[in-house]
Amino acid sequence: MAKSSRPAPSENREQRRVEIVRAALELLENGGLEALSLRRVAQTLGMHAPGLYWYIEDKQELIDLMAKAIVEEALADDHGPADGSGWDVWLTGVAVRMRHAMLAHRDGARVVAGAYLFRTNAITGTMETAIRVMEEAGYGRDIALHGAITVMRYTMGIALDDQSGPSKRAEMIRKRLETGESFRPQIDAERFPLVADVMGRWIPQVFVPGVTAAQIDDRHFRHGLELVMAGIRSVGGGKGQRVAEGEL
Amino acid sequence: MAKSSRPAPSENREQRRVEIVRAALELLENGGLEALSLRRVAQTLGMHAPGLYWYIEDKQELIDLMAKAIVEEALADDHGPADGSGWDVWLTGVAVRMRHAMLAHRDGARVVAGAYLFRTNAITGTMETAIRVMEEAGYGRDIALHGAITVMRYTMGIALDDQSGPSKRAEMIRKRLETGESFRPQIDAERFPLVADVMGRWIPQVFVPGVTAAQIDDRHFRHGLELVMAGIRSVGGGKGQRVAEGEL
DNA sequence: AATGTTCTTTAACACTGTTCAATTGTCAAG
DNA sequence: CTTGACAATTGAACAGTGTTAAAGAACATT
Repeated sequence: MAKSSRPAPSENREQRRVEIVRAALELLENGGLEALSLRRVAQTLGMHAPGLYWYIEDKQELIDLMAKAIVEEALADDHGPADGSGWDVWLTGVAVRMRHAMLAHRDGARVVAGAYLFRTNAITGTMETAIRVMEEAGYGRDIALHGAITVMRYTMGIALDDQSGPSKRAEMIRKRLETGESFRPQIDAERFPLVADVMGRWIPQVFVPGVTAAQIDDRHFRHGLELVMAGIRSVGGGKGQRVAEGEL
Repeated sequence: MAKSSRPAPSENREQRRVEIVRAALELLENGGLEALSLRRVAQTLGMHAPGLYWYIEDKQELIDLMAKAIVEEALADDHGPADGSGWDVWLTGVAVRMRHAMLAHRDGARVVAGAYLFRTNAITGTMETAIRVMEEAGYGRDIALHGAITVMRYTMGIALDDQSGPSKRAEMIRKRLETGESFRPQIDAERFPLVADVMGRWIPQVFVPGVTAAQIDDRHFRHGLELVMAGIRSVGGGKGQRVAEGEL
């Protein structure tokens, strides 16, 4: 197909890298993580797969860069809490934006989870801010970083789970529904009446077309997040009240 | 190699399935998730890859079954809190055992995260117990399930993260160290002095050979878990004090 | 005009999950 | 005994994967 027609050589390598990442993200949007192959990424850019290896060492590095791009959608232009607001509302906002950024991309959470965020310094800046802000609020340094990381991990765990339903699993479920394959209820109401009750009220909501999982689960997420924040508050710090450093 | 020598046909299909799962888990132990191919699983059992499809529909189903096996190591023979202890210490124990079960297998967390746990009813029983116990303690039904799921998701998020370091990433790091490739410090101490300080004290611990990640990170995990539990406590329930059902 | 550097391609390797038709082993019915 | 039916397995093949090695263009400098 696209045989000759060499694309105009980019100014520098770094710029081409972001083009590659953008192409990869676009591909992710259309076909999900399964469809993200180097050959396809290359084809989108009018080149062939091995050519990517001049810009990228691994497929893993591509994924790391994609994750960085996704995360930075949420974290760019963040320099700590706005005047007057505390570390907790700031950190909550960070988590919420991060979750939205992940859910905004198909399989976004899986991409971020599969990446090594510290390698690309995707979240290092935010962690730095978190420590600074929380130390000011009286938390110990280790506890501060640990708390912030805990929030991030929680956020990722939720997002992963959210997307494993609607995006990955729903396709299979829809297929089964179309082929008339009955799709036996996942929860056995006889053995697990309580779970079946709750899930019976949740699941139909989730599979209403047009309503994204993000909207449905936002309340759940914020609720759980509030749990984590409350926990952090209850354990360390409080204004002026420093926590012993060796505790962690 | 193993050409003829047909293995004695198993009594029933179900039994062979567990043999397949066991072979797959064994393979996981040796080579990690990357090494888990159907051809290799089949070879371990003295057969060829397509033969597996008589017992299994997908590779995904194999992974679901593996996840179930891993999770059940932690959840088998669990029938709620021992006499006298509260829901929180019980749920904490469940989370800790679950984390240990995942970390006990190489890439165990990735396997569990990639599986659909409710399909195999791997955790449904535990969730049922959680609701029952927490309702008795005065929590609303939805809040109970949501709290328990939150704990599980948190646990999985942490475990995923733990293993992405030691098991998956360490191999690459060790390779770089052997080839003398300097392995530049991941954290730029100039730009991120606070994070670098904390990580500088954490990372060396993590890469001490012979010390499993489980031992190192247990304190961190339990601490964060305590945060989540404290949050649940602070939000819902308390003895006799029922929470409005519609809130979730 | 020749050389070197920066990119890109072609060809190939060693895999992967999965499907399909053909084939075996086992056992009951005719 | 022979004939089917059925459970279980194989071989071959398909379409794809990440990745490497060598060859080849395009361009700038000497």
